[in-house]
Amino acid sequence: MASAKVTSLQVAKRAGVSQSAVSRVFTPGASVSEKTANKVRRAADALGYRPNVLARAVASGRSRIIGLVVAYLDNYFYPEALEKLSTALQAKGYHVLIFMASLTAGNIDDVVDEILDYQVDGIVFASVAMSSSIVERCQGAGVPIVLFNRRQDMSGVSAITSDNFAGGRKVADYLAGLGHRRIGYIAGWEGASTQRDREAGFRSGLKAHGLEMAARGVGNFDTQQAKQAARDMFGPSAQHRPTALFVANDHMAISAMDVLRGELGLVIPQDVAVVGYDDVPPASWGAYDLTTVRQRANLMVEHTVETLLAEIGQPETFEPRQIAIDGPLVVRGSTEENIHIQDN
Amino acid sequence: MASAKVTSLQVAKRAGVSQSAVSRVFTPGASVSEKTANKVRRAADALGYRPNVLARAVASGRSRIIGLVVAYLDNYFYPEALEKLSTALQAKGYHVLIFMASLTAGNIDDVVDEILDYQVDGIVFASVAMSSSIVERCQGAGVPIVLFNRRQDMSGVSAITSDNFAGGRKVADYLAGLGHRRIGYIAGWEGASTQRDREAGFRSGLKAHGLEMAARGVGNFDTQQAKQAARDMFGPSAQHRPTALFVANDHMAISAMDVLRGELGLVIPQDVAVVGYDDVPPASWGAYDLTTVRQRANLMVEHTVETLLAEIGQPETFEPRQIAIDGPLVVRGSTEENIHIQDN
DNA sequence: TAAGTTCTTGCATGCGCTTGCAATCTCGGT
DNA sequence: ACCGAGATTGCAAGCGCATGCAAGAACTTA
Repeated sequence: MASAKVTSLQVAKRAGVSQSAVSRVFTPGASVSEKTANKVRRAADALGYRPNVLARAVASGRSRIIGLVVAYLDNYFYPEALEKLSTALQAKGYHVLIFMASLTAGNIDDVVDEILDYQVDGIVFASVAMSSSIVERCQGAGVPIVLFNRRQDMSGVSAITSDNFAGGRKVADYLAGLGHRRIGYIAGWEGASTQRDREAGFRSGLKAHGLEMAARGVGNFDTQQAKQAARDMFGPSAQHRPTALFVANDHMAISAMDVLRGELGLVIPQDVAVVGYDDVPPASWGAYDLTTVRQRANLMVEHTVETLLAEIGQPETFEPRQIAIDGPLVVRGSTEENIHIQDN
Repeated sequence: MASAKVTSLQVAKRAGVSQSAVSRVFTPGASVSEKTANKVRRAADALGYRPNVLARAVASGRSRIIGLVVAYLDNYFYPEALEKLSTALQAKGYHVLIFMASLTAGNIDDVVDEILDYQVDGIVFASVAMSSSIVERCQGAGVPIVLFNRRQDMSGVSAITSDNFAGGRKVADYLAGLGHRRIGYIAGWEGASTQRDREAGFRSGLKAHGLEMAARGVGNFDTQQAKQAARDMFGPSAQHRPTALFVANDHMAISAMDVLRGELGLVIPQDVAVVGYDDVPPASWGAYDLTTVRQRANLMVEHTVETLLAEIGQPETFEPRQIAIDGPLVVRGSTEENIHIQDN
């Protein structure tokens, strides 16, 4: 059974080889004969030896740690993405060090410093507003970064998002096709590219049908604000209520539905059709059954990992990529009656 | 601006001191005069120096990394806990390395090996079934562990849970007090202490009121299985439907509600009252408004962090703790009409 | 079988930092 | 101005592993 700390040197002694031989046995692609490899492995097993990843990291300069910066986990798209991301990286021999960029814990710049202290091989920024100083810092340290679910008009930074513009457009097409003429929108936080792109796509789609946004509220990706926006737009004092509502993400859409049905007594979809964005799990729950644009977390994660590892592997020839992944409109009961998809 | 890699030696030269002096300046509690500290700090700032955490870790034997093993994130109690845990540890100068113990990624034992490779200072196991071999391995490596939201009848292992027995009992008391006499239960996975304790508490509570469980289904903490259990218990072929249903966690409860209302046309709470467990955010959403027992993630995390750091700090005098945190029954509309809590 | 390759292997050094130890300083008290 | 205790400092030896280099082993080829 493994005792406290077994080092490569002890294994070397037991196997009757040099410490470097042991090191090589545990380094994929290094030059060792089968014979010594076997001797070493036997000794290692007997002693319960496992290489010290940290020592390896400081010696080689590669830590096999990926930093992940997340602002919040209460949009359920992120836990899902995190899970997939971590699993995917694990499969590649990397591991994820988490950094919450909660506003209370100081600003992002400090967080980035902390990350870099860990000599991470790369950083994924999920739903985090970037500043050029951050990018510079990382580039200065030679650490590849990729933005997840956020786009930045900035040269040299890879970003993986869903195709939010196309998604917004699909919603407009769909609602217009359903015959709606007065369509409202509840926006997310303006600082987020997701919000801007979704709205731009949506507007462009409306225009293509000769329509304009009939009403606009701001939810800032916050459920309370979304509720208030819904009240303002559909409450008793509202004029010309829209017959359809597009909300910038599912969580806000769900809050809005609660207001529309619970507080205002409206019936969905007869009185008002509601569409969200993300396709988080609750969107498919029976009580909401929300039509929404799916973000394909799997694909997004795959591309994120691939992009990151590509840059880690070939820093000099790497070309930053901006990938926008198309996602389908998932039609459910919040926009049409008698839709029965066996979705879950 | 910081160039690529600045080492303590460069800072030392610039400041005209020894490398160890630099190290001491960045080591809290070390002996340095104000004067040299200032010189060093000035030089460090000028060069953009920051200590290499990994090198520090291998030299000192303490990594300030905490491993977190999670099986899944799709019970929304866990993202919440993860967020809080990470934030709390960050505040103490620790960081969280995530390991998904998804079944596909090999078994937990392998994951534990990977974690230990990173020389973590401690491990939190969230909702993971432990084996004694794992515990031994960690103890052999001198790495403190604490179980989060899972209890183990095992000496020497700290565990932080909510008081699931008391919680189950509260539910029984409450439903019985409401006048229900036929009460059903949908169980979670038997391997989980949470399930066992909740059910035991529930049964004990029923008994105290001269009642027995009227029906029992098994959901294994899986929403699909929970739905089926609900169908079996309340469907057309069911005899003597219960008038109240306790479900071992909120996610299953929500699925059950979807079946009861959506498929079977029952009205909640008039036809059947439903109670869950966890108080995840969706439980308070308008369309579910689920009565449930709250797990106080904040407190649980606080105790987890405190316990872990205590053991890291004083390994020899540390006494393992098993803490069960009481949580309130949160009464909402799924059990009583006209309940209006301004809960969100 | 000898020369020429390609593999293996050990040596030694270094990654960037911590820390025990002993030498040097600093200062208050007398 | 002198002494001793405590505070500072530099030195040097690691922490556990990776890796360039040169020497030795094994294998080709003619």
